[in-house]
Amino acid sequence: MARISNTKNSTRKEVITLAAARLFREKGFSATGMRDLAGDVGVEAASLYNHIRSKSELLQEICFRIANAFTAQLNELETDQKTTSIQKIEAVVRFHIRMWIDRLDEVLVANNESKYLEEPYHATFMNERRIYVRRLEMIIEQGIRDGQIRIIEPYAVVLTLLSAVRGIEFWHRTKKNISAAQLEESMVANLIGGLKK
Amino acid sequence: MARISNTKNSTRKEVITLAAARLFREKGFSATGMRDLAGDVGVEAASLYNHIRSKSELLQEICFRIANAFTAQLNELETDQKTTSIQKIEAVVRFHIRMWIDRLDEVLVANNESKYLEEPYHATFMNERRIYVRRLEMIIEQGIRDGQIRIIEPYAVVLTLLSAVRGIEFWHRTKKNISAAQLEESMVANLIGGLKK
DNA sequence: GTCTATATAAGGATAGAC
DNA sequence: GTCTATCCTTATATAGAC
Repeated sequence: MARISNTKNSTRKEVITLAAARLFREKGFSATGMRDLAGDVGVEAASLYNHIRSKSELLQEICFRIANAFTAQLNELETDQKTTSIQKIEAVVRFHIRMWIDRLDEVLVANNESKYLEEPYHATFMNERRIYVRRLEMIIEQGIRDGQIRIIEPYAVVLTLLSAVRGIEFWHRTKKNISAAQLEESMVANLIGGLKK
Repeated sequence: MARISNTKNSTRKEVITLAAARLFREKGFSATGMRDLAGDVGVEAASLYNHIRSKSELLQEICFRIANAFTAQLNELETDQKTTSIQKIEAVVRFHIRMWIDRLDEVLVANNESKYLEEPYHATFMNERRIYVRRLEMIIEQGIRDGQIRIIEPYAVVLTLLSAVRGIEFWHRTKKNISAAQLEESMVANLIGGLKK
């Protein structure tokens, strides 16, 4: 099970961006100061501006990098004509789980702090999210038509699946009790197979 | 299906607290100014301090009111010895769904902004959450022992169930397409019964 | 590319008149 | 209980020396 990691080189800007992701996650975008960030990176606040344009730019970088990762995986998945709807949904859920496990800081920022994006970035981000949800809905609809998925509201299913994996945020604090693999299998079992024996 | 509403009288402080919940939800705790809040309530910022002690106190009020609501429901549920584990879990999930539908502002603040609680309130809040999760785990464990629930990691199940309902946040923006009742039934069906036909 | 110093704005909260 | 005026701190970002 390959860990999903950042493919970018460790440029100065990249170091700053990942430090920002961590701080934005822990303290929130608004409560994170450029002095906090500079301290973590090891420079004075003013020096940051030789590498980035603004605090907002860092948020944009983080949010769209994550949005693109999810969209790219879905694109790749949909080129495969042989998988069934259930298999596609399961693949999407597993990808989300791994992203929440491997890239928690960035994923949480994209989820919780994207509201601080300036226009037009915020509108673009929300629109991309809407389209992504719609594409997943269509996979569910296809599965219902094929008789593979029970008759259920596709929109509600997508909301449920995408939100369910957010529980991983809390798992990160108590990793010892259960492994990443166990977590993934249990979540998939619950979401695809239900609880009843 | 009774709507879950606030039982408190509409005192001045209550009006301020609910306005704060809405602002904290929309803009985040840190980005919400006392001048914003005062504007929504219809007074000057300084006047707020005749009713509240601080901005932090408002956050405490919101977070613990919600925590208490969830704990109270679970207490009530556990006094009933006749219900099965599956029925108890379903009742908890339905209660969460209705809280997310009926009291979105407060529930979102308790989820996303509780990290801004000052000590010792933050520690207390997190501890109460931990205990609540543990109590739900025990219901799952009982269901597994009874052969009613499939063999699955109880902790992962609880994280999944509690997070899944957070999708309701997005439903609030597009209510028209699907009713609250439909949403509730689809979510319960997915979480308890799974997706496969 | 990093620093010190600073401009400019906004934050929470208080004092004291009415 | 509400107001105006203000204290004090902190915020993002820039200017200009090195």
